Amino acid sequence: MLLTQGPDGLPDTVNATFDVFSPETFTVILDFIYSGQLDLSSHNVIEVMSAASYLQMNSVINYCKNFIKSSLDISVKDEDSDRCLSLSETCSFTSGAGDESTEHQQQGPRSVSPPPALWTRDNSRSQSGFMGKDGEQDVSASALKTNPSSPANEFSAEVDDLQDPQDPLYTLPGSERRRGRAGGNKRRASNSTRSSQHEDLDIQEARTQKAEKAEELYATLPPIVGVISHFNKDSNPIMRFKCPFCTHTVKRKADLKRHLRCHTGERPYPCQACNKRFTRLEHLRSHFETIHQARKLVCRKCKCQVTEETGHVVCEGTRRYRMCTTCIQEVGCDDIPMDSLQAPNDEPALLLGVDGEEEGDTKRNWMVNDDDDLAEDSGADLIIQQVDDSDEELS
DNA sequence: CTGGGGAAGGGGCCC
DNA sequence: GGGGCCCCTTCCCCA
Repeated sequence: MLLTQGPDGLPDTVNATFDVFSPETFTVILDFIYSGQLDLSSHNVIEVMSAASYLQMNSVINYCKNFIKSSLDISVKDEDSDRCLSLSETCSFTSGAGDESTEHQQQGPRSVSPPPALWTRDNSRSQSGFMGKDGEQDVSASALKTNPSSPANEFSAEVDDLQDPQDPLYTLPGSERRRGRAGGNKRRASNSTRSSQHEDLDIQEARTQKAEKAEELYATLPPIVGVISHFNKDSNPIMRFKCPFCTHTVKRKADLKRHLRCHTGERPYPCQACNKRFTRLEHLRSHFETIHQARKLVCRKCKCQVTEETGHVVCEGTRRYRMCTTCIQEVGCDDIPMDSLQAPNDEPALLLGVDGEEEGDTKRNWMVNDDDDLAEDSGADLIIQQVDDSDEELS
């Protein structure tokens, strides 16, 4: 626009200048144009974004926004500044050694604990997700765009590959709930009709492969490093264990092991009733009791409190919940498909090893049970199957 | 469009 | 170190 119109609107007298930003800033942008790498730091991001705005480089603006957003997320998440690393060195936008040492010095107390081996740019895993949760994926995604050959991308691809969205054992952190809840139950219901022996075999094979990949991932993990969180009143250092994937630190190694599952996507605890998988046994138990055992003594319709005697158990596919007598009568049997009504003593779908459907199936298994039937129903027992990829023996 | 509720995920910590 | 409980947050569905 500058060259075709000129700032004064007279094409013959174009005099475009870039006085609004420094040569250093323009160097950053020019490097980005040629290399795809945007060397952002906490010191230049504002000016780079300003220059990008002037130059109408929306992609650069977006990268700057993400960088700033990342900085803000870090500030919120890691209020304990000694556990936080400097922004510029963690962000995968930067391409070279640049002012790393400067960053170290300027961040001062913020970079007390991170061991250098973990927080250098050469360590791909330490860069890949420093914000945790959604934020870290944002950065990884941004890094992918910005620097396709960066080590961070190598790991992002590795994790993405590990967390095959089609694989129930390994799911992308954060994606499970989207898949599971964005109509997940209903989708599962429709998909279940396609289940077959071949698919089961494929799933088994995929699980084996993914388990091997998880093992590889664990095997290539940087060493778990204890970092000094702070000092107690006796000036003794308080050690914490730092996640090699993000900035999270925990007091115990066992907690770190648990935390790592949110990075690896490992879900060793499958629900026998619906095949949904969980990272923790307690989550599986909670899910099973809530969804498949109707343990909540609350009427699903009117939310009133019921007892085990007054709360009739309604089965919908593998899902069970309770309804009070009044609501049962209000709903009436007419609203329940007659062809799927089952006598209380019939085996519910839960017991038949139905693959994942809950509600929404065209042939819903509706039934109303007395509470005693639930108690006697072997399907109400939580059966946890052992999985190959876990050392934990489940009972 | 919005707020409430349910379900799930994750962290801290006790046993 | 594992199991489990409690709590909080996030996301999705639904009225």
